Amino acid sequence: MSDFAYRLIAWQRRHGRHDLPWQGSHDPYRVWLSEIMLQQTQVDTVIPYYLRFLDRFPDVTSLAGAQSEAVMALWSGLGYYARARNLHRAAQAVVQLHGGEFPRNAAVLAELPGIGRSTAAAIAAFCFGERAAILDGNVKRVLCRHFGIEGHPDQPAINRQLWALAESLLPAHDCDVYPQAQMDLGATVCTRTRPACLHCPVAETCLARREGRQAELPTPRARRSLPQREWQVLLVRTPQAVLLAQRPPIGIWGGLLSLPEIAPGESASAAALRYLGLAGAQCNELPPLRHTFTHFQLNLRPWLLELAALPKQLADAAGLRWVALDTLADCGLPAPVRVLLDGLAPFRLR
DNA sequence: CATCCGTGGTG
DNA sequence: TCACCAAGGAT
Repeated sequence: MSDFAYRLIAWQRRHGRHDLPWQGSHDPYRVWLSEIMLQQTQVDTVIPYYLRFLDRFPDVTSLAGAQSEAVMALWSGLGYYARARNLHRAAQAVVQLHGGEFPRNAAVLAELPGIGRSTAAAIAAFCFGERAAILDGNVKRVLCRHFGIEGHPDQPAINRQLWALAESLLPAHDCDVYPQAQMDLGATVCTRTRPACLHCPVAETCLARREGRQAELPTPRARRSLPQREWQVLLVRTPQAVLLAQRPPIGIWGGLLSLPEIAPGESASAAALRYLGLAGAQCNELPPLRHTFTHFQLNLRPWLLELAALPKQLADAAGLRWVALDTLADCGLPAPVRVLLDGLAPFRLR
């Protein structure tokens, strides 16, 4: 009934983005990989990761057969590591349950791990022309402004309203262009701050613009102060290697390699005794690093223990592993751990 | 349904 | 320095 979608589609053809690395292909593997990487992550951040990943794993079969650690290493630094674990599992499901071919509709795509309603719709629309609604951050912002929707988009009632609205606005044709049009409009015109309303194809009917409320919509979420967490770690190294610990598969940094933790209330030397069987080890405190997550703030306090050579034995029960310094680039490490290891001065014995 | 899950850009 | 949040999904 409204020509909202067709205005966006016409705008997309002339002014949208057409040169992103994952565009120009209807290969569902490439589209899927880009959609997962782009979840909660901006285009400029994703591009180098996407190219590296595609180079290493060019198709779903190669990804399905990969080692989990290789997948995590390529994801290292992107965040939300459950995406990488689900990506790997989904690739294996595509090979084992679907004969190596991606399902060709959104409903079945959404059964794969890591693919929710919006991502399934995007893949189905881009690759197979399905008439399916997406609802990502861009679409939410555009709809809230254009239709003057009050309340934070993450509130369940608002979210339901937005999905219904998104469905009702779907075009009858060019279903593969429309999702891209929405994303491009949100990313380049209807931006969070200072939207370029003069270039907007639906400015005439936009409620927020008519009332000058672009800065008020969508309603910002209520802010709350971030909890603080202390995290002490042991940085044990020899001239050639550093001691890393595999993190459990679930929870923060799940599946990544990290540093052995010093338990709350435990001293660094006590941790060295526990992990390495070394009594009276001399540990030196390094400058703390602050790392901010969405939901808490981490105060990382590393303790350095330098050894001349690898100890004879090592308690391996906790998933501990010596990793050569020159192979750290191939490891899946949390961002602050990589910062810490990259910043270490060259080893020298005192 | 509320909470958890990363990182980097931006003002 | 700091608040805010981006191509969301799983539990």
